[in-house]
Amino acid sequence: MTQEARFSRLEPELRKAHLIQATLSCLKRHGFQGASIRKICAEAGVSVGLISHHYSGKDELVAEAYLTVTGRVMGLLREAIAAAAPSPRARLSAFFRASFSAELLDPQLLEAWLAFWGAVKTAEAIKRAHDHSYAEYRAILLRVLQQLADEQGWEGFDAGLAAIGLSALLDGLWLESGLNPSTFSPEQGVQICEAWVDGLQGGGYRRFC
Amino acid sequence: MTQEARFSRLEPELRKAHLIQATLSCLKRHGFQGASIRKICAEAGVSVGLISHHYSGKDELVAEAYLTVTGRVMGLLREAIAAAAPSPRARLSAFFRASFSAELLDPQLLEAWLAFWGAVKTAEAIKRAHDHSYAEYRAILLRVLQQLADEQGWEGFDAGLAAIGLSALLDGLWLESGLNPSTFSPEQGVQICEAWVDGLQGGGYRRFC
DNA sequence: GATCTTGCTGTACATTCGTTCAGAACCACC
DNA sequence: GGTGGTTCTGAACGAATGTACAGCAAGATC
Repeated sequence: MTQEARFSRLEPELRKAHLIQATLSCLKRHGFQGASIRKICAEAGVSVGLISHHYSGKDELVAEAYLTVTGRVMGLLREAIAAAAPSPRARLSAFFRASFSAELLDPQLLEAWLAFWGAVKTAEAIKRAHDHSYAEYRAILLRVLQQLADEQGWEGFDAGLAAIGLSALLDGLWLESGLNPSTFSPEQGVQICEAWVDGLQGGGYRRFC
Repeated sequence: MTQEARFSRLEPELRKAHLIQATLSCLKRHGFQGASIRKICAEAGVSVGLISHHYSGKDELVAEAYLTVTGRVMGLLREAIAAAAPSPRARLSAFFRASFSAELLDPQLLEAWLAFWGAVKTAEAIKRAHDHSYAEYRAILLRVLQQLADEQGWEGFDAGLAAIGLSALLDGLWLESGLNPSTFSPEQGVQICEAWVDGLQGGGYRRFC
């Protein structure tokens, strides 16, 4: 009789992708504490030893999962900006709408994000992942804000500092939405961000000059 | 010869206060993962069994530590507002300066805060502590923003929503400062918040009507 | 100074954790 | 159809986790 294969070999890249997906599933379900090697491997349907074979350790796997999530988020945000009308204001609005889309506001995704943040100080690989992705995030905002400044003719506008402010506003809303989704609706989130830009254009920009 | 007492009994309230302080020390040093029963007890100089005697479990202790920290923070912020000139704008400025004071921006304190946030979803007691303290935090901002709206004569201004926005901005700055203190200086943090109020007064408030 | 309440100790227990490693087994290749 | 290389398994390890509990002992009370 034919012996069924007990496991199937995969290309390292493919296997790693599966492991990362399993890691994200566990993080979403149980937070950082619930993402243990054993649970991740059970989710992926592999044995516990496999992680050491593909990664130097758990931290590296979690860091790669972090980068995967941030890559996906950045992609969505970039797409939203690219699909919007070319004016800076329209691009910002598209960015806000994308930020508060169901996929990004998914409480489970934010659950994973909180887990990442909570591990930034303890795992060096995760800190690097954060620094990298946060810099990328701000760079996107910086470019759009700089366009807005050019269009409006703001002299000496510090778009970098404004980008820090706007990203903080978005992160803060994102954070609170994750901790307690009933605090405000996605539409209100967009509204709050639009108000920030309104305010910037209404004179708030002068503080950044 | 005189036998030295092996331990000293304390009033429950006093002992609990000590345990909470020890918990905070551990959280600041090692994050949520490093705040184990054994480390907390070692820090407090008591045996591991004592926690079960005073609390239903670890979660309850951490939740009380959370409430202690938030109470301290609220106290500082209230003091700052009370000590400021009575105008809404001056009160907000005082609030911002207090928010970015060295004591509150202490990366170790934020380390503890991240640990709390990371546990909100897994521990019910900690979620309650968060909901309570966050509501209190927003209430402080709401009152000042309402004063500002009254002073400026903004009709139908939704101070609650604006308070959510401002608290998100503050939390986001606070968060990023904790994750990477080199991103911006405390002065820049105040600057970003002042710009938000400038913008609100410059026309951003209309979005909240 | 005996008694009693109760704050407190510290061992024990059952889990769970991340990592290791010798060897099994899959599958492409010759 | 063997062979080789590499993916993958799974038991084992030591360390660490939170909680339970039987009993010690401190210190107020009488």
